[in-house]
Amino acid sequence: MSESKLVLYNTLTRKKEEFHSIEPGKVKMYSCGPTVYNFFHIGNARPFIIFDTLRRYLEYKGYTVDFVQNFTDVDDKMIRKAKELGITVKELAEQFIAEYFVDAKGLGIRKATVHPQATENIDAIIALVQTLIDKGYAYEVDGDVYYSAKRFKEYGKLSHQPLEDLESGARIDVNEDKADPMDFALWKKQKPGEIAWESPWGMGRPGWHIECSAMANKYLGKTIDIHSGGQDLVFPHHENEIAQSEAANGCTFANYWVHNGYINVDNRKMSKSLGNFFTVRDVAKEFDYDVIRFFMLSAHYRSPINFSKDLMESAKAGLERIHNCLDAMAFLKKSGKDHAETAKEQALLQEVQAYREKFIAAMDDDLNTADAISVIFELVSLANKNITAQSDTAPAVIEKVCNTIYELGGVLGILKKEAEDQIPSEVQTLLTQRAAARSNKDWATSDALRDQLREMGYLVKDTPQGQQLSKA
RNA sequence: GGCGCCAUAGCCAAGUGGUAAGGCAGAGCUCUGCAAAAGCUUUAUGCCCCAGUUCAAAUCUGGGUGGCGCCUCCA
Repeated sequence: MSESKLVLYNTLTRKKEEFHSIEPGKVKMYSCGPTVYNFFHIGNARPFIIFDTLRRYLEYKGYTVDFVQNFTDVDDKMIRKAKELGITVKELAEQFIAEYFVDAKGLGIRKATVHPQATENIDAIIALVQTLIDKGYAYEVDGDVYYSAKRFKEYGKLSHQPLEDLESGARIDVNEDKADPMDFALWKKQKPGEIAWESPWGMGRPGWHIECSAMANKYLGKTIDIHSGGQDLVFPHHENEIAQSEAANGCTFANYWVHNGYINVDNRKMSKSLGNFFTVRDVAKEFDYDVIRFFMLSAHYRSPINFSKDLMESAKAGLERIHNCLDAMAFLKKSGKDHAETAKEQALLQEVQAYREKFIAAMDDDLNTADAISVIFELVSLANKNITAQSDTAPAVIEKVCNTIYELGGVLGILKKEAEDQIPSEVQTLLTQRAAARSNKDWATSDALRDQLREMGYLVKDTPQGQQLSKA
C-alpha cells in the first residue's frame, strides 16, 4: 500500500480531509447510478467516469474496493417512458441497462462489484420503510408512506441548509397528504395500471431515495466509506438518504461524501429538462469514447466544465500527442539494439520516477486529474526528447518508460495497452514493396502505396529507422 | 429570500503566501523527396476591478463587478 495520503473534499464538512477507510486496506463505496429510461448523456457520464477513476486510484494505492452502483429501474420517468413505448417497465429497464453497459465499456468505466436494481431489492426496501415507521420516523397515509423530515434532527447537515430555510425556499407541494412540505415519499401507492408490489401498506412501489439507502446497507453495510454522485444529488437525494439510513441504523451512513460538478453547454448546466444535452452514444459517433473520457478528466472533478465540439477537438489533439509518443516508442523498441543502461538512460529513468511521484501527489490532492494529465504530458515530452529524437535508447529502457505512461494512463483509464496485432501479410507485402520503391527513390510508387495502406486503415510514417506503421 | 461555487494567455486548464505547470490553436525555424510525427524558439512584468495586510499576494482580508448552481425531477 502506498504511503502517501489521499485527500478528498468532503461535502459533509466542506473541507478537504485525509482519507481513512473503516477497515484497513478496504474501501466500501456507493455511487448513485442512472435511471435507465434512456441513453445517458455527457452530463450523466461525468460521475461515472470520475468515480470509476477514484475507484481505480484507490486500487492503485492498494485498496480493495467494494464498489456498488445502482440502477434505478422504477420511478415516474420509467413508468411514463414505458407507457409511451408500449412496453413494460422491466423491458425498458433491460434495454437501457444493456445500453448503459455498451457506453460504459467504451468509456472505460469498469463494472461495479455489484449493480443492484431497485426492483430486485423490494424486500430490503420494504423492511427499511417498516423500520422507519417502527422507529417513528415515517408515517403512512392511505397507502403512501412518508418520511417525517423534522423528526431527523440533523436533516440538512449535508446541504448545510437549516430545515426552515429549505422550507421557505421550497415550492409548495400539491400533495395534501403530507404532514409537512419537507416530508418525502418512501413508498408510493399504486396508481391504476402502474407496476406495483405488495407491501404492508398495500400495492405500491418505492420512492426514489429509499432504494439507495436499502441497497447500500444490503451490499455494503450500515456505514460505508465513500458515497458519491453529482452535485445535484446533494439535495434532496443524498440528504434524504442520510435521514433514512442514519435514523434506521443509528450510526453514520457515509464518512466521505464526494460530489462532481456539472457539464455545461454555453455555460448552462446540461440537463434533460433544458434539452441541451448530448448523449454519449451520439458523441461517440464523432469522437472516440477515449476522447470523451480524456476530456472529462482534463479539469478538476468539482469544477464545472463546458462541453463543445471545439473543446472535444482540442482534447482529441492532446490525446493524439500521447498516442503518437507511445506508437513511436513501440516502434523504436523493436528496432533498437540492447545494451547495458548508460548513465544517461539511468538519469532518464530517475526522471521518469520523479514524474510518477508527481502524478501520485496530484491524484492524492483531491483527485487532481488535470494536474495528473499534465504529468503525463511532461513524460511524453521527456520521451520525445530523449527517445524519439535519439535512436540509440536500449529497448529495455524504452519499455520502462512506455510502461510508466501506460501505468499512469491506466489509473485514469485513458490508455489501454492493446495486444499487438499481427500485421496482415498483404500489408507486410505492401510495406516491403514500398521500402523497395523508396530505396529506388520511386516516390510515385511509394506515395501510391502509402495511400493504398491508408485506405486499408494503416498510417505509415517514414522515420530514420524505417517505416512506422500504425492504425488509423 | 437562504446556501454555495467560479473569474488565470486566442481557447482549455493547474497553481491557494515566495515571484505564473501542462494541453490546444497560431507564428518562425530544424529535420524531411513529400507527408506525418517530433524538436527548438515565440505567445500573461501579469492572474476581473478597487482598497488593505505582508519583506513578499493570482494566492489572505474587506468592498465591488460579472457568470453559474442548489433550495423543484435532475449526474
